[in-house]
Amino acid sequence: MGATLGRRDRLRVETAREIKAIASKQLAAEGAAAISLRAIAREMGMTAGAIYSYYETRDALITALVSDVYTAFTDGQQAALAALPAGDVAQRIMTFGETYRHWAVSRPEEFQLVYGAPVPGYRSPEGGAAAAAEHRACELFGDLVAAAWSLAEHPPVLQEFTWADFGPEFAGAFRERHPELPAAAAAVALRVWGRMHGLVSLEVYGHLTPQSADPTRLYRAELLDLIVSLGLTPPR
Amino acid sequence: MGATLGRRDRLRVETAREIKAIASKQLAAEGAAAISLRAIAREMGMTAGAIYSYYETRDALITALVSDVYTAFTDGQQAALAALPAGDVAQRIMTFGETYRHWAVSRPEEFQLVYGAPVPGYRSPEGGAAAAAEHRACELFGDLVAAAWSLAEHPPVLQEFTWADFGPEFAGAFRERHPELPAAAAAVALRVWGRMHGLVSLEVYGHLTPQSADPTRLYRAELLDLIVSLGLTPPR
DNA sequence: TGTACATCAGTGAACGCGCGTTCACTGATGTAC
DNA sequence: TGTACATCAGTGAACGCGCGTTCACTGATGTAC
Repeated sequence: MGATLGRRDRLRVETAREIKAIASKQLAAEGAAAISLRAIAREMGMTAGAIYSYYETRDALITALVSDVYTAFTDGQQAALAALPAGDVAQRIMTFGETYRHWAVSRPEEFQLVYGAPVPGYRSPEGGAAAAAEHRACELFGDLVAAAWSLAEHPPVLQEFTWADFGPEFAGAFRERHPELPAAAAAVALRVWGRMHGLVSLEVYGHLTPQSADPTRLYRAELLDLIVSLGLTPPR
Repeated sequence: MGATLGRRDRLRVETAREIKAIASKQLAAEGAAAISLRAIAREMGMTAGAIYSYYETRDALITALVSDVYTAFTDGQQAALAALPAGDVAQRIMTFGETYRHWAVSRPEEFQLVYGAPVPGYRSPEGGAAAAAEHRACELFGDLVAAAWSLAEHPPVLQEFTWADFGPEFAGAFRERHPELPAAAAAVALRVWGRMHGLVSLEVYGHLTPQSADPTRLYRAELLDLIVSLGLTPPR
């Protein structure tokens, strides 16, 4: 590792990156369904077949793209949160939500690639870089909700949860990271994710625009209500 | 109207219906992207060109399908609500949510057709039957939230709303139907829609299954919390 | 009831398009002596 | 520094696929007298 790459190897890496960059441009311009090896090759002035020395298959390229999108998203979230005091959990949740929406609205095709219908004919592989990148995003979010849970008073329980209500992998990861929290906290984490996702998903797919003239304000109201229902004091 | 149709006309109507039914079957089996005029014709033992005496274009067929999906969804909701006492608003909201999820989970392709990415290359027309069907679903839901608003005590306002925050068409329809309600109630309606949509959307697109072993229970918890935050007493 | 005509559902072939993937090959770039 | 060889990125052509849409036509079904 860290071995200096020869000229050839550097070009190889560079070309692979360029292929992915053009795919990403196509994604942004026309949506995931429009990503095509032939179109990429055309734009690069190459033959379609040449792509196959860089990516084994079209699906492999898309998987790489998904992984990148997750990573960029999580990096953005981390940067946004880093600017805030660690103790102000309400503000951090607010910011997380607003960053989530901003990302989705400004890059709807990326959002759809990751959270929407997969590309026609595309099956996402188990494990691998994409799964790892998703896991990292999930952890960041879990930490946030866990912090909220630890701070807040909890309302009377309306629905019981045990660890058996969750997938073993998720439950394991969550418990290892937050050993002091009960299963109900995991349920809250997933629910909060759902709440942040709902309006954003409607908006991205065009179901909010005719109704709401100011989705930012609407979403802010939802986040404030969410924070209150977590037992926290809303910021400002 | 009501004129008896000749044999030919009845066959025409029947064939048009069959085309749509096969399209619907393809939708359910392979997703919206797989709906193809040629495949439909093949299955009917017809030539691809023959479809064009029934639907002007592939998009017209899909529009008809969207309209049908909305109508079936709303009919199902109305039937489910009709079985409940009109006064038990909390229970009605609960049922609406559970019917929403059940529909989405049991017919994910229909859900995606309507609430997800449109078919590649498909542009939904303004107005028309599909828009009317969507409007009807929206009204049913609006009535429910309006009833909840009228019954409940409201928490301190964290975010102000005026009618200018909404699209003129939506605001107009909502105010005409519920003249006594403020703009904040319209905001709540959209937010509640978002809340019902969030977890369901995650689940349909496969982002909940690895984490939650029991999405029904999780969703129920979300609905109970939603009802509480509307200021209503949860059922049971 | 029978004939002449009009309607029109469905045919079959074509147009032009784009796609992913494979494979024998060329020719420039690198390496070893 | 110069020659002989190996590597390997990229070519070009093909395979086989499916799609939406158009159009001149056939032949059965209906209608009018």
